[in-house]
Amino acid sequence: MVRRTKEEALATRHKLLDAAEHLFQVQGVSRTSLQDIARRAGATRGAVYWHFKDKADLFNAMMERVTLPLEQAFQNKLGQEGQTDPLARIRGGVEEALMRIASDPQTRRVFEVATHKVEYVDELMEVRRRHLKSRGDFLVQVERGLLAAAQRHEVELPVSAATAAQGLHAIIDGLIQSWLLESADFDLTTLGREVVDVYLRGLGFIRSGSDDPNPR
Amino acid sequence: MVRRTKEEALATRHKLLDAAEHLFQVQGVSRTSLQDIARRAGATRGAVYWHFKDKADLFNAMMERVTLPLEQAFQNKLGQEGQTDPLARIRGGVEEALMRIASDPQTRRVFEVATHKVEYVDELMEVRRRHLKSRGDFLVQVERGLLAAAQRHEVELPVSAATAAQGLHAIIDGLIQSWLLESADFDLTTLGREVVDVYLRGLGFIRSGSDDPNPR
DNA sequence: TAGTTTACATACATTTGTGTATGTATAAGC
DNA sequence: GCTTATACATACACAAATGTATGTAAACTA
Repeated sequence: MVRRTKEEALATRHKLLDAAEHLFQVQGVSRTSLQDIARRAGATRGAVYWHFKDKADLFNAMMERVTLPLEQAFQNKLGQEGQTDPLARIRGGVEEALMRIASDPQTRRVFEVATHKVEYVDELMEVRRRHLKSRGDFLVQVERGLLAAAQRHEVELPVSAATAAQGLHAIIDGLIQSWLLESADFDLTTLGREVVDVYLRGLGFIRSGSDDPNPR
Repeated sequence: MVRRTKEEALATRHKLLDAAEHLFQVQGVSRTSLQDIARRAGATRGAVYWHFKDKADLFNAMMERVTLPLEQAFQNKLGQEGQTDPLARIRGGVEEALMRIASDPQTRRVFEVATHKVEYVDELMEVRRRHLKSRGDFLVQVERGLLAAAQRHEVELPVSAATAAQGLHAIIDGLIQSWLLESADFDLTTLGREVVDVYLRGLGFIRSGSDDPNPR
């Protein structure tokens, strides 16, 4: 056996994760064996069991590789208090997240796996926790942002900021879900912008179609 | 073996589907064996293979038993052209669907299975087709309703009716998804009504919080 | 440079699920 | 009342996946 250097080991680790991504997407998680993954990565199950404890561990590693940077980017976009208009920050954050999913094939693959190609059960429950956490983070950030935006634009929200934030999350989650189901049906970024603006208008922010604060 | 009468046979069929519902919900579809299902139903795999071709066939039967009546009820609610206000019909239809999912445990179970406990893949792709079809039906009905409502209430939609309908679907889908993930987080019916009204307000329908056309 | 650990590959044992074939008592049809 | 098809239960054969145990050459370390 050719013992690999540390770099090479890390490379095979990524190859394994890449292979898992693809196979999970087309076959689903449960129908993909560690044998399949190893074969596609040009390795054996020995390599898999060396790098990961079991399939759930590998799955979680695959998820983290994509979601960690994504969530961090989103948080950075939303978290910067002060300077920019909070409403613009919300719109920008949403737009960037949607664009990322729509344009980056790896992000899309992983989201598709997490949404339609895995069962939220037992050891894989981690994906549920992740989902709930990202939802929770989104809610607190957006709620705060909406309150600030309401004050700044002098509008009175028709519902509580918490409710408004939950609605916004539902919209984004629903759009992504539908788009992952059949991405040919619509353009995620475009539709997302339109629908979010309608919703923000319903919250009282955008008065007419003409005074779009972020025109194209 | 005690040969059963036709009624008894139909009863065991339903017992099998009931057992599948429960087991799919807690273990996921792929981790539930036909053995498990038969055992919980007080039968053997022989009974399963008599009533169903394989697991996918059983799964689809389980889905149809709940979704067919539900979709029909929703269609009836939305489909009745004429008499009632189209806007009220949309709001009513949405509310009834959400209430049904939130209050009927069987409906909730099946939705949870379809949303988080099955992989959209291979033979089970039928669930994807079903999802897409129900989405499509919803879109045409709601688009038509929104156009009629816009005319009736003399409002000019800020986006196309098709876009507006897609947004509404995303909201409902997203709400259901989040609620199934953690139903303790919010009341589905209440939040649904609030968020949908915000969205309809954004479409131009509801001017202020006071002139709610369907007050409680 | 000798020893140790790494990064796998290979081999093995065990479990588990599936599909099908076969058996059978009895309800249903005539 | 005889026959036949029904509604299962039982038994069998096969495949496939998992976890672990063991082997090993080369990279790393002292």
